[in-house]
Amino acid sequence: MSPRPSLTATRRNEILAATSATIADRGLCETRIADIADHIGASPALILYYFPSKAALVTEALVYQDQMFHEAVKGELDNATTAAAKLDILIEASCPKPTRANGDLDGWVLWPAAWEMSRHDPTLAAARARLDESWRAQIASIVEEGIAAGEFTDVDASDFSIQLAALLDGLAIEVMLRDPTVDAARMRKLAFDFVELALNNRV
Amino acid sequence: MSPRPSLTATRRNEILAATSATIADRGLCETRIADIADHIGASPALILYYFPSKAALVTEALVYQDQMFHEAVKGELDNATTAAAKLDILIEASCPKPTRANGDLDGWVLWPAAWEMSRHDPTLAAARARLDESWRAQIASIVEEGIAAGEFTDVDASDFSIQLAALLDGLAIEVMLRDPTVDAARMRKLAFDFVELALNNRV
DNA sequence: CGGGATCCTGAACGGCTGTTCAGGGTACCG
DNA sequence: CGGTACCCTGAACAGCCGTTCAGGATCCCG
Repeated sequence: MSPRPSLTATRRNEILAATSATIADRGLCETRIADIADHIGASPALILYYFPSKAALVTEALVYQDQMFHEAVKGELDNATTAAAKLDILIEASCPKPTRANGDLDGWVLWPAAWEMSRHDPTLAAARARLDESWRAQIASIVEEGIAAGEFTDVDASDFSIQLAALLDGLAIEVMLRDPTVDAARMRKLAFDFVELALNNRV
Repeated sequence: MSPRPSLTATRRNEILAATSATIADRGLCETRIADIADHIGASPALILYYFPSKAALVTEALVYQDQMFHEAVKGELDNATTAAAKLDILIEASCPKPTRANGDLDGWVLWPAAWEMSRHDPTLAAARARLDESWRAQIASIVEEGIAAGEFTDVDASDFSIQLAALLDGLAIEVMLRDPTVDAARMRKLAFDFVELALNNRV
């Protein structure tokens, strides 16, 4: 993927993080390659040196953000014993933390950009679909585990995973846009309410 | 809002429809004012004659699309007698119809654009928040009607309306992006499943 | 018919953009 | 120490964009 097979994965990640941050505070359409370069104090040519085009940059930034997200929850997830606990961790991680005021939104902010660009960039569309499918599969797998263990009602895990993923997306949009009606706390509550209703756990 | 108070609301609407259509098939960032003008066979200057800026154009296009949506369901809604029937109509209308292959997506396509731009355009942000709040209020009002009539379980109508609206948004994203796992039919099923689960109607 | 309001355009400007490319540091290795 | 591979940049190009504005059509009404 990278023009050079070298050890400068560090630099790549730096650029990808800068891409997220820049899109987060300037917006997708207003983000110029020069802005991203400024963010890490480099020349615009550097960005094009590592990535063939602007679209590829956004695609890889999304994948990178997703990796960061999953690495962040992996530790917690491994310590969880019940399926219910694991599901709680995923939902909790999906809600932007009020503690890290803006930094936490950077992860979410790329998604509307991806939704917008996916319609015309097949590579990005494929990456997005893959990420989403894998996210739902992770949810479904935990649910099946919980059903097998007798923790959850016997629902269709695939159906449930799509519903939960969609619900979280929809709620996160409102939180991200600072909708007066839906803040992070309410997002958390409503997501948990849905899980409890659907899986009848913790009853 | 319009620079001239004249009867050319027709022309305005034509421009707003062209804006939706152009963003739908070129993407938000790649949509130039000249593209919108081309779409109705006019000069770029015409667009700026009716709208002060590009951001205002997107804002009003979103509001226009929303009006079209509500006008389209209003007739059906008035004929419905039960709250359950009304809710079904709203959900059904939210699912893109396979019959009108692409035209029906134009309505949805503006939302990711709005989510993306809202973060930096206060006017658009306010319009979006108002539209969403009003959409949820419409749902909540029907639910309260259904509860009062004994059709539905006694849930918190506000909570439910946020959940359903978020679920529909999340599902619609997948359908719009032609996700292989979630098509319009599955969106419909999963939305109805949720309503049935939460409100325990039709049992 | 005449004049004013309304609707629309052509042309131009000033500025900014993605992308390219030739080349210069710099570190490592033989 | 010399060279080679890697990392990065400055400068420039070529083109396109939003916006403005003066003015031409067209319509309506007195």
